[in-house]
Amino acid sequence: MTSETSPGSTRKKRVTLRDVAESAGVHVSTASRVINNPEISDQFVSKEVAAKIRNIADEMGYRLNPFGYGLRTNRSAIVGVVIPTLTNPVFPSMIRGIEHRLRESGYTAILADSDQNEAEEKVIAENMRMRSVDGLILATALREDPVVKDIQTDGTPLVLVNRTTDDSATSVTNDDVAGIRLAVEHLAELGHHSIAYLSAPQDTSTGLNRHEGFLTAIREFALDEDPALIHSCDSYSIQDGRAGTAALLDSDKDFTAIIAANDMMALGACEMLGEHGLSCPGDISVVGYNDMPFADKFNPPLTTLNIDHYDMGRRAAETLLSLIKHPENKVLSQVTSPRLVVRGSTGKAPH
Amino acid sequence: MTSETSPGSTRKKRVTLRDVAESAGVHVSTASRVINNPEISDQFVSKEVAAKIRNIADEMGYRLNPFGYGLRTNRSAIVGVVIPTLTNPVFPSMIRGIEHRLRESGYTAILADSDQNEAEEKVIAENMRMRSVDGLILATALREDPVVKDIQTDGTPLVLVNRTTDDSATSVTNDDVAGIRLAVEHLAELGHHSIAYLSAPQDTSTGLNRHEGFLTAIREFALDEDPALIHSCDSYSIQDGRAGTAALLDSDKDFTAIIAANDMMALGACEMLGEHGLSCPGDISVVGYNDMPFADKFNPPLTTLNIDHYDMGRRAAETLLSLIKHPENKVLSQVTSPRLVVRGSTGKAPH
DNA sequence: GTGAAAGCGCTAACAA
DNA sequence: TTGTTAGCGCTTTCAC
Repeated sequence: MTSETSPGSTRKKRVTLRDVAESAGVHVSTASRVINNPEISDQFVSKEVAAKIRNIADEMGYRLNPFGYGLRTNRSAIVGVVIPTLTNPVFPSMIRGIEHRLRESGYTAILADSDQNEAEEKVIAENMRMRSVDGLILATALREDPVVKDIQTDGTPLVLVNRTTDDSATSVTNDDVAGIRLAVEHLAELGHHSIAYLSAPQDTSTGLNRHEGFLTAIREFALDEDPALIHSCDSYSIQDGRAGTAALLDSDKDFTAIIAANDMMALGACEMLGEHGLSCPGDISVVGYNDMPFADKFNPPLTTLNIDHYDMGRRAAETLLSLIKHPENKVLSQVTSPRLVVRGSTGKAPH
Repeated sequence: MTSETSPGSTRKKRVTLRDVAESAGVHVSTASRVINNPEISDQFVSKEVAAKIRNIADEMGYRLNPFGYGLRTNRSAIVGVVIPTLTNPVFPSMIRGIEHRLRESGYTAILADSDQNEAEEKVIAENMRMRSVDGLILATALREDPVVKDIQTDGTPLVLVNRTTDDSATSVTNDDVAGIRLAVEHLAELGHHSIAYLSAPQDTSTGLNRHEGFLTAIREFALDEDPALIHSCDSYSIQDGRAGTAALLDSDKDFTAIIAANDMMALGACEMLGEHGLSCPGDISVVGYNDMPFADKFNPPLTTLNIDHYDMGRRAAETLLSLIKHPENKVLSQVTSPRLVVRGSTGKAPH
């Protein structure tokens, strides 16, 4: 916080409430009531005085000093937002939603990209609490997350988005089980019997739920239940999607479709199929998850499960705002429904 | 700023410097010297007392209160970042660079997405200055930009990134003229003589410079200089790239290549070519600008000019930080060099 | 309806 | 080397 600061800049001196009050010939406290407390002012300050103060404040270009206000009220109107990586374009969408909703209520977001680094997340969260944020939105939650626990015990309003923890927490998530079920159903209808699954890390709720959703759906549609058709990837990356697909291809298992735990992995899968001389969807169909921006521009355009990340961000912000207002209302979790988007990467099973 | 706030949450009371000082049996000012002023402390406070204070602060979990600090010093260690839209994935890259560099120096970024809306930019900039940011990074500059002017006269340290103004301003930009020259050179070497250009709004420096760069390069390589081969688009969007390409195709002009002012427009161009039954690069080659994430995954993979946006962000942050430290050093602008990345969307001219 | 006064947590000029 | 003091801008309780 002290930062690498040094000389105070040459900025113009700001107009303070005292300046305004003096110009208006009233006391600071009166000016305060009028300027930053409309409800109070309408009730207790005379129309004329209020109008005069407001005019003078405008003329002088008065702006509330957040330090004085914060010191007194302990409120910053700032919300901390932590995301795993800006590199996956679903997060920018989410952030837009968060940021736009917050701005509507006079809040702003401080943003940090943890680069998927758990240690860094700890530092970031600590940092944000030090800055007296009014609340936190985390898109980085693990199922067992010490950072989340910390924040919860400390009492800072918190909303998890996209992923959640095993223990209770206010969150906005997607129905991962339903999503994967849609994917399996779609492939089953296309005649696929052996579907491989690129599984994501099980320490995240999305990783776990999509995995379990896959197992359940395979059973429901009476498809090949072979553990060898499931490959566990180390991360939600293109690289790991490539590696996982290569491993699957190198095994002696036959399959005609791959479901990946997210679009990045699906993208890696498509690449690897091409490099093995296989066509998608001719030889093997691929389904992703997220419907990330540009998924429709890839080659082939990706069949995937759409999540409205902008909306998810908006809801998370909305929820946090209400939590800030009413800290007593504890859990207000919401689950959004995914939508199957069929594009070029899936087709009839061969034969 | 007052926001839609209400009841103060039930958060634990924070440990203050006074608490620490009392526990350590010293005066607050001594504690202040030790905790938030290492240079001073080593010089003026005894090793033992300093150590004791530090220990107690740790034990008690002391964290600097930014409001008290800010009120006193008028520093927030917060930097405002305004970008036109998170929807174009070059900006997330840039933000990562900015955010990472800032964090290294104990600063954090408050982020706002203006949604390409000029009025909103004004509001955002105003808002950020109200929050006493230590500096601003704008990726939204117009050649004539009242918001920039405002900030400059007010004296807040400011760095423009990607685009700059006609008047002087500290900025980190790309050499657009050189980039377009590389594109033209590349196409000329492939035997193209008639190259169309999808031009971007001339009220941005990038729009203007790329346009002029195109005119200059066409002349340098002695290619068809026909104003009808240039189409002015209304924005840097896929949609406008599509529309511009359609217009070009509907005219009676012949051309074998298109250069677009950015990748989004190039993407639109490729789409529209496909919809007209033309192959890219078979019939018409396409070059974009930015080398945005996933440009290599498109169909066809896009030939484009690479800008290292992460690095650009880092530099902008670095520059701003030095400007905050030394407000007297005025202009420190930097220009980075683009790099041609040849992929599948360009090929030999037909015939 | 309006003013007076206290104090939020911190730093810095000065005193000792 | 450490303590004293004042005050940054604001809200809020209490008094008038």
